[in-house]
Amino acid sequence: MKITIKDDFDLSKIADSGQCFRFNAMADGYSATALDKNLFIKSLGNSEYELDCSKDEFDSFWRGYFDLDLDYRSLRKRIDKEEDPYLFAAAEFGKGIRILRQDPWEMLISFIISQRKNIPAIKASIEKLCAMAGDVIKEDADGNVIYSFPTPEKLAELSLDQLSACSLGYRDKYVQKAAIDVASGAVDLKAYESLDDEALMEELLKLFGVGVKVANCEILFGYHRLDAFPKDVWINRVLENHYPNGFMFDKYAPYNGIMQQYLFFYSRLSSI
DNA sequence: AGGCAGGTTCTTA
DNA sequence: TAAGAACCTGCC
Repeated sequence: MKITIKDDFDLSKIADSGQCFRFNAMADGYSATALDKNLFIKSLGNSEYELDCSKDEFDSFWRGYFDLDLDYRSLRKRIDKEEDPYLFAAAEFGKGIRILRQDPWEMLISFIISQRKNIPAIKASIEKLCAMAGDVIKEDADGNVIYSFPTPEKLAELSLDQLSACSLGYRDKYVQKAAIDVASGAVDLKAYESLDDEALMEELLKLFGVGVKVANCEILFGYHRLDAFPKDVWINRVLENHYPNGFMFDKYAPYNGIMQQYLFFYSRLSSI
């Protein structure tokens, strides 16, 4: 089907934004995989996009996934060029990034794996996990098999050796514990949706292998709470170098997470 | 060859 | 409570 998107929307920036690990340039478009769904999407120019899904699937899933009901352009307008020149430049540079609505389970495992790894290494580990414990969804445009993200039950069945074979390193035991606890129901990620921000953070920090940074990524990308502001080495560098008097969290609330994405993307790719 | 990559846990004082 | 070390692995 074909859609028109008038708001900020840039597939290449989203793919490169570091929030998603199964969103890749493929043939003349992009392949996005979320849990057991895969979408091939390509730009036709003129704000038009071709998607290989039905209208029903788009309305029930992908529209939400791309967060198309939120007006990013108007949020960007909140940034004052004189008052906050660095963020203004970052937002211009990162215009088109959106915060995807991704699944809490998939994000939890993905960001546990992310610690002390670079993005290509994170992606490689996740793909190995999916091939080992996921189901075949389909073949992509390049003839590669696309696997679903493993369910908690499937992942919980893997041995430590099998997990280790996915290049998880010392994180293998974190992933295994999370899978076992979610599969058993000891940790109920769905129920966490009803918690307030503070209680949600508290619960996530109880998980083995989850510290403040990973918990914030889970809150922002897995629970789509757009005020969460994960601080990694890149963001800390930005705050140190460009915000000696502090970042204006009050001004941008409750959308600090979107601003974080602009800062992150800008600091990584512009090398300033 | 040694250091580091989107951190967290464990140990020690 | 707060630093410092240790941790898998792959890639400069």
